[in-house]
Amino acid sequence: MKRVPDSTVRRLSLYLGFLEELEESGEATVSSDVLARLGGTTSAQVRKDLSIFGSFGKRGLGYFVPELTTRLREILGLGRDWHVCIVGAGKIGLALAQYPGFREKGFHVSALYDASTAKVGTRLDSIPVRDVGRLAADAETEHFDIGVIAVPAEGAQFVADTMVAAGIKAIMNFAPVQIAVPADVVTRTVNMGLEFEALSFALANLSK
Amino acid sequence: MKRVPDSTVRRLSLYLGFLEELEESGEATVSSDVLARLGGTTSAQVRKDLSIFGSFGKRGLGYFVPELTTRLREILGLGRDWHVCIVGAGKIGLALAQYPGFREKGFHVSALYDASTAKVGTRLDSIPVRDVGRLAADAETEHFDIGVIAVPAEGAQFVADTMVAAGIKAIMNFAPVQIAVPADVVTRTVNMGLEFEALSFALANLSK
DNA sequence: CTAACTTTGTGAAGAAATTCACAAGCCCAG
DNA sequence: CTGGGCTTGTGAATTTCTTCACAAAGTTAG
Repeated sequence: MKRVPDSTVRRLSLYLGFLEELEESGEATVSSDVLARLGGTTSAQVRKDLSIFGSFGKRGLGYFVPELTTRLREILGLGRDWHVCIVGAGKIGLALAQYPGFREKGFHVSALYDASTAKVGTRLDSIPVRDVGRLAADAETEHFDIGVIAVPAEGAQFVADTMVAAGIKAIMNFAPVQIAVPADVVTRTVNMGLEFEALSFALANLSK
Repeated sequence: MKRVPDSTVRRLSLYLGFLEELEESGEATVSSDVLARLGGTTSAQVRKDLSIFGSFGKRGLGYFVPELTTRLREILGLGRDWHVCIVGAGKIGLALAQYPGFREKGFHVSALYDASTAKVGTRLDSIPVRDVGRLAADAETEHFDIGVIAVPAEGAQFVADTMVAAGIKAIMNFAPVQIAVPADVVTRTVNMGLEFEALSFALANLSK
């Protein structure tokens, strides 16, 4: 398939969000122009984004909301449940595990891992907290699609290596460091520090 | 000044992180090639990124670590303290207010705001929790550089409007919705759902 | 001091993403 | 059934970002 720009994937997610709202409010169709306004982009951009995957609209009318919603879910791989394991039962790890919107989207947290003996053995909303050393062994019986790294910077690469060894192909990294993985493993790093520094930059250069 | 791509700002933040580590480990100089390797980019990219702001290197040698560190901090506006107010004393708001790395970078949380009467009046590590209705009035006496939106989707636009009315020019939005603001206000939205959906997309299209 | 080597800074080339602009298709009113 | 009005889908133009490639400048060894 044609290469899909990362920016397009982000926008498709956005569009999907709007479509779900539109569906809720009973709209039957929506035009690229309306989606563009909601998403802060242009109608041509919306159409180009969608055209990568096919032509879903009807000229003179727009897109059928339920149909496009379904198609976008398919495209984004949201039709199914993804099994997620989280390493690091600290603030971020626990918040993620408990966040209801997360499960609603099909991301099912099947286990939490931590290195602290105090936390291991406890449970959080029926999710067991296990020793991180068991991750590789557990992965043999339980399948994990996505691994979340929610440990401090120092431990991130080690956790990533463990996940890779356990056969996990997609990693979401919340530690503020780059992690190295083989080419067939996808990673995304969410680094809040970077976001704030971008704001700082914007503020420092407002008038220039 | 020449327009600075968003991607460049992100990379500068990354480089700064590496430089801080290099400084700690006592490296005197660093080449664009080393920075590129650490940041997963190319040496030409590193040099282009820096060249927007001037020429800081020495041919045949590279960049002096302490000097480049200082320059990047200046460029990113990290030489000073930014006053931050957070609206929403829920999980995200509290986590952010307590995160030590945040203050170390110069982001000083001066107040938390919430709508719940149960939370208003309490304190968190000496940070007062106040009623959100007071934000505009407080902004007259206290100066806020950055406003953080850490409320559910429904309340986000209202909070943004309040912040804009209070004269805040930079907003970090953690609510999973787009917010509309005047052109002279900078916003960044951190939407974890989008990140996970991007992983989902990658997984669903791995072999294609 | 010289020659071989390293590394920057930057125009020019190339690639990628966005925007333009319009033919083609579909709806709807009369 | 016809004509005016919308809206899509998409090549082409444009803009933006990245990579190439090399002269210029500095370093280091002998």
